[in-house]
This record gives sequence, C-alpha cells and structure tokens, in this order.
Amino acid sequence: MATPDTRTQLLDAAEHLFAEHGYRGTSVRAITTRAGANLAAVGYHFGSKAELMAAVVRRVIEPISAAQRAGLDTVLARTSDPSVGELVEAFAGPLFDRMSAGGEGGARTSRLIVTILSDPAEEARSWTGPGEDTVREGYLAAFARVLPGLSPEELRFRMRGMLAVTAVDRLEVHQQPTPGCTSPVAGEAARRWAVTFLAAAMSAPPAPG
Amino acid sequence: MATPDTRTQLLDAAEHLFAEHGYRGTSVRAITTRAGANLAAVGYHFGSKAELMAAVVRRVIEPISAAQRAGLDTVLARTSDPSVGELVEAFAGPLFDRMSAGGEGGARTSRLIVTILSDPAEEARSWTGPGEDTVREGYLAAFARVLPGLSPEELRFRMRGMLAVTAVDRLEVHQQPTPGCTSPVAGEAARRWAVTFLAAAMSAPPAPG
DNA sequence: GCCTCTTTCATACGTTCGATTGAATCATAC
DNA sequence: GTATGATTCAATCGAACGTATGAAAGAGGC
Repeated sequence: MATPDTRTQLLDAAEHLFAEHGYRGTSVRAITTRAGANLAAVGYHFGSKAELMAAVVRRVIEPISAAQRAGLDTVLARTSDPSVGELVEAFAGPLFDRMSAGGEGGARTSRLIVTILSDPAEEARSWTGPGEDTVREGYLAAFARVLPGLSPEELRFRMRGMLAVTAVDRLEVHQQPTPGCTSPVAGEAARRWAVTFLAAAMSAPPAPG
Repeated sequence: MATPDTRTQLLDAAEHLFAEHGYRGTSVRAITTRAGANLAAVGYHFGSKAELMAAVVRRVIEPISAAQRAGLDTVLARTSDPSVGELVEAFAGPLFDRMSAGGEGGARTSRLIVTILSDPAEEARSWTGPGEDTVREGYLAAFARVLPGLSPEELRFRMRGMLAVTAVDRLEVHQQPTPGCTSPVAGEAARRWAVTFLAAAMSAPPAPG
C-alpha cells in the first residue's frame, strides 16, 4: 500500500478533525501534523483553510448526492407512482451507507454533515454546491406528486425534518451517548429505524388549521 | 425602563451572539462591546467565557425544561393512557413557544439549541445539566408505556429524532433559506406541522427485522 | 550535468484571542 | 466624611491562529 500523496493525506486528516472538533475548533497546524505534512502544505495545495474544508465536504457529499439522485431515478423509472417509503429509502438510505460499510466512517460522515448544516461561520455557506440543491428539488417534486394534500411550505418543512433526523441521528452515538444509552447501534438497524420513522412522518395527513 | 445591570446585559448580548455565530465564533470582546461593558466584565461576573455560555444556556433551557415537565405531569394527571399526539405536543410544544411569543426570539432559541447539540467543543459537555436528562427520561418512560411494541433502542432513536426535528427546524429559516423557500413561517404553523409530523413518526409500528 | 517545474521545508508576520492585573470609581453604612 | 466592599476601567500578557515568504529538495527531460 503506497502512502497516498500529501494532498490526500491532508483531506483525510482534515475530514477526521473537522468532523471531531468542527471547523473553528480545528487548526491548520493540527491538520498538517496529523497528515505528517508541513504547515504550509494547506496553503500550497488548497489555498486556504476554508477551501480545504470545501474540498473535504465535496469529497464526502458528492457520492451521497449521486446515490440519492440515482435512487430517485431508479424509483421513478420503475413506476410513476412510487410509495412514500420508497422515496424515503432512496433519500435517506445513502446517508447511512458509509456507516453500514463498516468502521466509524459513517459516524464521522454524519458528524461532518451536522457541522456543515449547523456551523454559523461565514464560509459555511459555500461548502455545499448547487448539486445538492437540485437533488433536493427532485425529491421535493416527487414527494409533492405522491402527497398531493400538502402545501408546499409544509412539504418543505417535512423535507427539512427528514434531513434533520438522518443527520443528527448518529450524533450522540459517536460522541458520548446520553447516560443510560446502550451501545452504539449498528448502521443497518439505524437505517431501518430511520426509514420506518420517516416514512410514517412523511405520510401523515396535512396538519389541521 | 431602567437599564438592566451589567450581568444581565452580558447574558443578553451573549445569547444573541452565541446563537448567531456559535461559541467559538463569538469573542469575549464582541460580547462586551455589544453589552456596553468592559472587556473584563465577563471575567468578573462569570469567571470565564465557558461559564458565561453555561449561564446563557441555563437561562434559555430551564423554562423550556420546566414547561416540558409540567406538560407531562398535566397529561399524566388527566389519564394514565395518553395519546401519542398529546405526549408529542407536551414535549415539542415548549420548544416553539418562544417563537410564537413574537419577535425573533424563537429562532434565536432554536439556533442556540442547535449550537449546544452540535458544538464539538470540549466545554459543550457541561452546558446542559441533569435536569434536562430527567425530563427526557420521564418522556421516555411515558412513550414506552404508550408504545409497548418498541425496543428501548428504537424508542431512544425516535426520541432523538423528535429532538432533531424540533431543534433543526428553524435553522434554515433564520439564516438564509434554501433557494426557492418561501418567507419564514409563523411559529404557530410550524408548531402544528411539527406535532403532526412527529406524532405520525412516533406512532409508526416497529421497524421490521 | 543542467535546466525547469513541482513540492516541501523552516521561519516569520500580523492579528486576534481569553485571561489577568491593579488602579479608579461607585454605592452604602456608620 | 470616611471607611468598606462591590464594580468598572484601561492596559497588558502570553499563546494560538491563518497566511505568506524564500530557500531547499525532488522529479523528469534532454
């Protein structure tokens, strides 16, 4: 196994540290030290710390987005009237795959996504690209067809809830669990739980009022 | 209206800034400047930046926790077999009340809670006290009685999902919304949407497998 | 060997941070 | 008035931060 080049080692180290300590909580020095590289390497390969973060996020998000897009295409190719559960599975499933694949990569991914979503830093706005938005718009349209009774606003609220559940889910598993919490659950079980939970939520009739 | 004392002004300013820029993204200097106080005031009144944050969180969380506890007591005093919707309403409702009360206090509260939940900083572990845990344990027990088919692990997963939806919900509303998103929704509508969404999710049969 | 382009290196710069200090100011009681 | 305790103030500390620089080292073609 040839040692990967400096650029890749920086991405790996940064992904670890950003996920664990957040963007502001991670120093460029910590990243380069972990990567076994020189302090100036970040500047040389990425330009700045913010651009390194953007590269890390892109590397993590893009396969997930692609899987979501492919899943939606597959479902819609089979039938023009899919079930809510199928759509939920296609949307939420890819967010669990890294974890199911073994190791703690999934928890790290989850943590990183939460960091992206919740980091109030200015730079965070440019971390995700337009690709993710179009995927979400695609699911939005599909759900809108399947759930005709919902107002666009309420549907958007539910989409956001879906994202929240899948992203935040593993948060307390990876860091220390709430007292009394059992051992970290396997990714496969969490995936089933999430799909069940979210399919029921998405299928609910519109709120009264 | 007499100007509040320095200590209170520091808490107000810190609540604003922590919610808007996160813990690490807020400097003590920014807080004291906004509060119209001297830089050393934080050290004098709270000891350190971390203890100031803990005080801010306590001031925000405690009324919510108390309302959740009271709501649970009220429900359980009326009947020993409440509906899932009643429990969801009692749990999630107080998280929306600040916003319904008017102004942007609710969004700020929501944002602050997300900061607490997702901030990877070391200090974050001590921001919430044992009071919040006992409230959650109370709801956990109540839901366990009403949803007997669920394993403790899956129930805990659902509780976490409930927290995620209520906390993350207003995130994108307060900061800039996803493109195409309509105007920020009123707190009252969001509350109904959340309760509907979550009641259906909590009521779902156990996941297969 | 030598030139060229890429990458790594040690080092430094300017800034910002949280915390601390000791003097100055204020309020209150005697 | 003056002593006392609480609070505010300007000023400064050392440490950590992101970034920039110019020299050194390496790789590949000729």
